[in-house]
Amino acid sequence: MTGNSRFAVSVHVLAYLAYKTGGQVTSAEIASSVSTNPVVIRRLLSALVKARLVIGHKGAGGGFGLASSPSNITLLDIYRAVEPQPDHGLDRFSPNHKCPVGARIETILRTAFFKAQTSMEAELARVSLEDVHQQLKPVCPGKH
Amino acid sequence: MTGNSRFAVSVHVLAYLAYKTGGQVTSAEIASSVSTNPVVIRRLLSALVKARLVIGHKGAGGGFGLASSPSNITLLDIYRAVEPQPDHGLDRFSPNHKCPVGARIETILRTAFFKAQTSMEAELARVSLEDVHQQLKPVCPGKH
DNA sequence: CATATCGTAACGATTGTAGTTACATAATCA
DNA sequence: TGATTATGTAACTACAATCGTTACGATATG
Repeated sequence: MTGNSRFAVSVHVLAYLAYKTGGQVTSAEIASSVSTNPVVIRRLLSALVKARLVIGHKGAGGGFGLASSPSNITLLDIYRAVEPQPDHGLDRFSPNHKCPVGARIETILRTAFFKAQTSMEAELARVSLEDVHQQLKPVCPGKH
Repeated sequence: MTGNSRFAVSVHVLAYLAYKTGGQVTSAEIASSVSTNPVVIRRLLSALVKARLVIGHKGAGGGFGLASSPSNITLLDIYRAVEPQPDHGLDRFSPNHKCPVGARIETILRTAFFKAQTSMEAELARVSLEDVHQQLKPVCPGKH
């Protein structure tokens, strides 16, 4: 399985929480919107709680809610909360250091990948959860 | 297995070809520099040939060489030649369209991912194989 | 024709993801 | 207090992708 859907699903989850402001939202309700199993949602929410983007409450009447205003949460915050460190294949890559090219290429690649990654993350940081929420609104005047 | 090392290895391969200008270079020789199996290298080279970055010759005395000058090849060219279309998990993602959030989130995500991807690719396009070659040189005055 | 080399199919081992079941833990409320 | 509701997380399975490897046909050279 290459690539995962954790980031996409997490944005969906947070967008849902932004959409359903006020009360607690259960993992089952979110799972229904995402079309998946509640455990999958709770696993992601576990990471989002650790990253302080979400607050969870156990027990009857429990559920989840945003930890801060949607305008204070960016896609980059979500990305970093749920995506493993991007390695671009570099940790699976151990060239022959006896070869001049093999000895140097790793550092060169690391630098190039870092710049590309940074550029991508800057773009994610430009979009807030509030932006996503706004794009959701026009077409969804009603409630779920 | 998440992520692949195709791009990293491919840059190494092309850097090696840039380094060994002149004659034909065999997949076995490249594999030795990368520390892998010649078939793995030939599989990548197959994609690089299709993308017109490399020219291959069969038979005795055969091998591979760059199809154009290193300054005419960017990391983005290599990236596009060997990486599958990035989906960011979106094709594994089919939310509940009966939910207002589920109905709209896909388009929103697609737009955001496209911008992030474009930004990353622009950064890759800024680096040429000649740049990589230059970074290789100072430390490697000798031959392999 | 003998040799060197590519091109590619096929297979297995490894790994990560997602879905599912199960159950302990914790909070609410009658 | 005890029933109920919900989270937290471990464990297991199914599945897909990558990589290394073997094998072998096709092709070019001399």
